[in-house]
Amino acid sequence: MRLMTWNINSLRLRLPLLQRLGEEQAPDIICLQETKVPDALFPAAPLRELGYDHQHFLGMKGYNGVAILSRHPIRPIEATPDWCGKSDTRHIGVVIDTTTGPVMLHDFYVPAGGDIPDPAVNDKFAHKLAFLTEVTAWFRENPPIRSIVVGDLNIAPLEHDVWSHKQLSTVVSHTPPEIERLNAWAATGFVDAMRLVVPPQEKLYTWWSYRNRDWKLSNRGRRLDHVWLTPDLQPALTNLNVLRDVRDWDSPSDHVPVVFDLDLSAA
DNA sequence: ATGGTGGACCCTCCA
Repeated sequence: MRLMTWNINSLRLRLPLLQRLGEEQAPDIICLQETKVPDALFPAAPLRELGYDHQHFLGMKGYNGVAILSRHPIRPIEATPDWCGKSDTRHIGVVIDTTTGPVMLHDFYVPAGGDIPDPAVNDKFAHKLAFLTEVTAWFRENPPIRSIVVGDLNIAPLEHDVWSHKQLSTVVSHTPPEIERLNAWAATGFVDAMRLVVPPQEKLYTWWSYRNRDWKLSNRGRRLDHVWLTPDLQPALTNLNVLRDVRDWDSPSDHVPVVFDLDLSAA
């Protein structure tokens, strides 16, 4: 089973890129963030034409929005919490019924957190921290089994998840309070699948700002997108790839897709 | 220290 996660930064604008990814990578399941489309306007028909007959999505006007597209039947999880009481369409989940049993898949878009890393003066940063705290409490109360978390978590936790650990330690996405909370969330029962494949001492990014003359030359990236697995699924992981080249496609997202393969007969 | 670019949309917000 091949899965992909991608912050697409407008699903409607980048449908052609998604089509190309569908053809070149042939994922069974695609998890999207920042779809920026209300449910009533979701482009269900063109996505069915790409082979994704099974769709679960939650969006709003202008901001945020998540979607899970699948070639195989999926069962939406209806009982997901309304994080921070904001109804701001940052999380959906589905159950995938496989030959070796059900697998739970969560798709998250964590708040970016604004510019100033101080919750006392920046409501967006306070929201980001509160969101992480709530999600962590929920996973503690509902210990994950045969579960996957993917998405734009908007935090680069490790030294080599950013281009300069020193310079970014005061920049939202790589500050200690965020990293501490992200680690606490992961500690509810997940392993970092990307770092199982790419050693932590190697630089690894999934996002490069639009505000760079030449993203590839300056290479000031961050690993904001994540794939987490519960340890029971770890033996099933056979491949994982950050599709860096997609950052150079026409009219790209500032995030690139991450694709990974699970052989569930091994778990 | 600043500003740089891009998407949505009602002109400013968000990343």
